Parts: sequence; structure tokens; C-alpha cells
Amino acid sequence: MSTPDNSTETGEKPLDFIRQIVTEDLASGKHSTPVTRFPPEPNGFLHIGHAKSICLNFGIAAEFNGRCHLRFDDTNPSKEESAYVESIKKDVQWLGFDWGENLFYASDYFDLLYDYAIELIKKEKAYVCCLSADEMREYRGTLTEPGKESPHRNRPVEENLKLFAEMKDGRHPEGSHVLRAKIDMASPNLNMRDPILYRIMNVSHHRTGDKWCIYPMYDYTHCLSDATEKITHSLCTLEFEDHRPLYDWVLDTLETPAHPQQIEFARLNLSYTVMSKRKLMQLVDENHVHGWDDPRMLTISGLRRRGYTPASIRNFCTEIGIGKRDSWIDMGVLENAVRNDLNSKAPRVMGVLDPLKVVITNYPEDRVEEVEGKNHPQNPDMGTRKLPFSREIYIERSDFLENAPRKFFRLDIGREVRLRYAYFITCNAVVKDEATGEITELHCTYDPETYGGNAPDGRKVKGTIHWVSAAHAVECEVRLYDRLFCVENPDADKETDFKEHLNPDSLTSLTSCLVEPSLRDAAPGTCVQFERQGYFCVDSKDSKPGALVFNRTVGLRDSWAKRKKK
RNA sequence: UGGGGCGUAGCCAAGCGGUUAAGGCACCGGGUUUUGAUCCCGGCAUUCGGAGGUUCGAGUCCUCCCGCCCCAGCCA
Repeated sequence: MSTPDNSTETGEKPLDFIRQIVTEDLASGKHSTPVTRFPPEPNGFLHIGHAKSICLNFGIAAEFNGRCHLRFDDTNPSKEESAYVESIKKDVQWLGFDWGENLFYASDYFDLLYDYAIELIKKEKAYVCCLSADEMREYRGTLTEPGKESPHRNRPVEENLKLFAEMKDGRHPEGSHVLRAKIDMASPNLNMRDPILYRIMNVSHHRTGDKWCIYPMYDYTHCLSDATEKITHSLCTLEFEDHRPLYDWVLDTLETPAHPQQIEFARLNLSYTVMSKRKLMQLVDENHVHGWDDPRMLTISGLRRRGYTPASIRNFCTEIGIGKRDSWIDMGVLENAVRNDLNSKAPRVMGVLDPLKVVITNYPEDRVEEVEGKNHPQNPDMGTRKLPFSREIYIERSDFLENAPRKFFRLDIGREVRLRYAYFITCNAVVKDEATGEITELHCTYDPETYGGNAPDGRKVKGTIHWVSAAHAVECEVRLYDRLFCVENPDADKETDFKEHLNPDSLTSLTSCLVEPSLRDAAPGTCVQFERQGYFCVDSKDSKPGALVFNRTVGLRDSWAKRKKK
């Protein structure tokens, strides 16, 4: 029944090259079940690029009935903190993944790793080197010239054992000694020119405290951690391709429980943003944004606060695919992913961002009626809600235009529009501030026959606009976000600091917005669609009862705005 | 002129020698619509970085060329 067709059984999405390898390894019996791992270093917050890796690793585990470990790659205590461990766990869970019992730390293996190192020394495959960092750089050679062997390369085993033990016991200062693999100083692959395995660091570790003053390097730790956990497929990004020979060398030289296969894929690049932890940290530290979870940040916590759903991020990750090309994904693809998810999930409400008062002159002063609004026009299961309607309402300022062109389907003097779910109104007069000329109020009349929004005489209106009742509306703050940078690739020009491309208008705060009363007690995190405008969520940090704050997750597609631009 | 990778539409991405080169985003038309949203329907690569070659047949195989990315941390 084996078929060369690599599409899924239902034929929806073809398998990427990694899933093809996994499929083949299962078919050939090389593995009975795949075991993957997501191995973040706890030195910062997770971002959308990590989400790609998380979805890949946990996704494969779920699809092929395997498992995925969460392993903290905590081998450099000078940069790591347990606060990051907690935030990473939270983000992975929030994305919808579960590592079950399989939570590991590279630091769990420090004893094991030390024993393996002794093993290497005994096999004459590792030695203690006393060259300084500068000397070592000189000895390493260059891209085009081979390196020179260290004078300590042929130390006797006993001496290496003794020195390594002394390093471990804190008898040598930082930088004075390192343990190196004995491979090939003439290798065209710099990673194979006797790479460092252990360095001395007099730094306490967030988990092991002061037990150690020597810490293993990534290249040595990662492969052995993978092997120890019997990982089958060790997935990492392209820049580690050159490290694979070293990964394999360690596992071939030592006797380990398994020899996982390292497979590299392209990391995610998104237009109009930066992705590296260093740069994100700079934005936070220099107050260009308000913290790691600023809704403009493409961190998982920022996206969460912005109103992105876990499903939207997962869908985005499967949509963009896995490959080996350096690619730049357009920000619009991410935005499209939230719109798609929220379109079916978010209840519809009405909110006015830039209010313009409308007095319905033929509506009784003290009358209040209720009209019924659908919570989702395509999904009756989401029910309906009552909306108060009265003589004074607010509409969006941009829904009125004097001397409007024919194609403007909104309000102008003499034009009739529908107030969503309420009545047809016709504008009769404009009230302006005499000094500034600014429009302060509109006078309209309503047609009592059109309750609910339909005219018994069958007459049509071209436009339907949203509104709130002045006496019942809830005042709130709304924050609009735009892309953080003005250019597609803020990193492109090495001469210019990426921060010079920051978009000065990435945040707009509107403070006198009015939303319908059903939102009065909306809980933090609540996602809704403000009809005709976009998807918004109640801010999880700054929103308080009585002082609601909404974040615009993403606007609706707007073909009218596009048309106007032309 | 060191090594390792990668080139299919504006952006991603299928394609695994054999009919008219999937799909998504973007874009352009049209229809439905009490959201200028959603939804629906249609359009959008005579050509796969370039040039040769093998073959009855090449995006897929071979050769050469061109372009881009990564590597000289006691970071991961």
C-alpha cells in the first residue's frame, strides 16, 4: 500500500521534507515512534520564530503518535534565569502543546556529561588546553587557512584527567583552561578544529547553584542530551548544518543509548519586524516598546496580549511550511491567520472609535427601545443580544461626509442609511463649531416603519453603519497598533541601526471611544469583532472594570480604504 | 581561488523523468450580503537563476556558470 504520493491521506497538505523522513523511518522500521524535542535556552521570551519550531516538533509527535520533550538548554548560567523557564512553559502550553512527563534540563545531565568527558579523555579524544582565548583564535586558522595544533594537544591521559579534575574542583581561574575535543585542526569545517567542550565559569547556575564551576558547551551537550533521551529526530535551524559533523563525531566516539539524526530547517523571517532575542531585548530595554508583552512585539506573550489565538498561530505555522530556503514571510500572512480564526469565533459587537453625535430629531426625548443584534451573522448558535436605542446616538465620524461622492455608501445631508439592527435615518442638518468649523453634531430623522432595519415598502439603502446609544454607551480606551518598523527588513542595511526604521506611529491610543453596554463587564482577554472595524480584545494588563482598554488585534479587510487610496 | 547550504509567480510553497506546473497570501474582475466584513465564482508562471548536454520526453538527471545565506564565541 506504500505510495510515492507524499500528501496526507485526505490529500490536504503535502508532507514537508522532515515529515517525509519521519514517515520513511517509521515505514522502514528504523523507529517505531518518533521522539522530538523543543530545546529553548531560558535566556529570553519565546517569539513567533520559536512557535514555528514548537509546532514542528510537537506537531510531528502528535501526528505520528510519538512524543515531544521540552528541554531547557541551560548550559550557560551567565545568561539564564528561572523566570524565563516559567514564561517558556506558559507560552508552550498556551500554544496548545503538552510535554506530559517529558520535561528535561540539560543541567540534569551535568554529572553524566562529566563522566562522558572523562571517557573521551581516556580514549585520547579530548585534552585540557591552556591557550588563552586570543591564542586559541590564532591557532584556529581562518576560513581559507588550516589551524595549528595546540602545544597541549598531546598531553598524556593521566595529566588530562588530573587537570580536568582540578578544573572541576575550582583550582583554576576562568579562561585559564578548557577541555577540547581532539579532532582535526586542518578541517575545512571550523567546528571540527578541536572544539571546546568545557569552559570554566565561576557563575552559579539557576538550577545547580554553585555545584559546578565548569560548564559544557552546546555542541557537546546537545547531542548527548538528545541521545540520552533517545530522541529520534533532532530538528534545528540551518545555521547548525556545519555543526552536524561534530554532533555525529561525539555520538560516534562515545557509546550512547542512541544516535539521533539532526535535521536542519529554515528559520522564520517576517517582514517589517526583527526576530533576534538581542534586538527584541534592546527594544524593551531602551523603551521603544512597553515590555516583552507589548502587543506590538512578535513574542508569544505580545501576540497573546494583542489578541492572537493559539489556533491562529498554529495555522500560520502550518501554512508557511517547512523548508531549507531563507525566506521572508509577509506580515499579511500572519494577519490573515488571525482574521480567519477570529472570523468564526469572535462575537460581533458595536463600538465607535471616533464618536460623532447624532440627534434623531423626530424620536421622543425620553424614549428608550431595544433592538436585537445578532452575535454572529453566519452562526445563529451564538445567539442575540439587546441593544438600547434612543434619541441621541453616536456614529463613527468617518461615516459622515459633506458633499460625498456617489460611491460613498454612508451619511451625507439628504442621504439615508441604516443603523445596524435599528432604523433607517436621513441626515438633515450639520451643526458646526463656529470657530473651528469642526462638525459637532448631526441632525437626522428616523423612519419609524423601519424598526429592526427593514423598510416595509421594500426600499433599499446602500449603507449600514454602526452606532451606540449616547446614554447607554460605555466609554473606553482603544489602542490601535501598526507594524513596528517602516521597512520590510530593518536589518538589511548593516550601516544603519535597525532602530532608525522604527515606525513612530506604531501605537495610537484613542481615549474617548464608546462601546455598546453589553461590553461593560467584559473580562480581560475577551475577543470581539467591532463590526466594520476589526477584531479587538480586552487588554489583559491595563483594562480595569470601569476603565476598559481594548487592543486592536487586526483590522477587517477594507476594500473601501483601498479604493480611496487609488 | 576553504567548507556547508539554497535558487519554481510580488511573498511562501508543492513538484521525487511522462497529460494543460498543486495550494495559500497578495492582487484584479463578478455575484450574495442589515459589517464596503464573511461567503461564492472567475482571472493571475507557454515556464522553473542562466547556458549547454543526456533522453522519444527534463522544473526533475549530468556539466559549467551566476546569485543569495551560514561558519573564524571559552554563546546557543
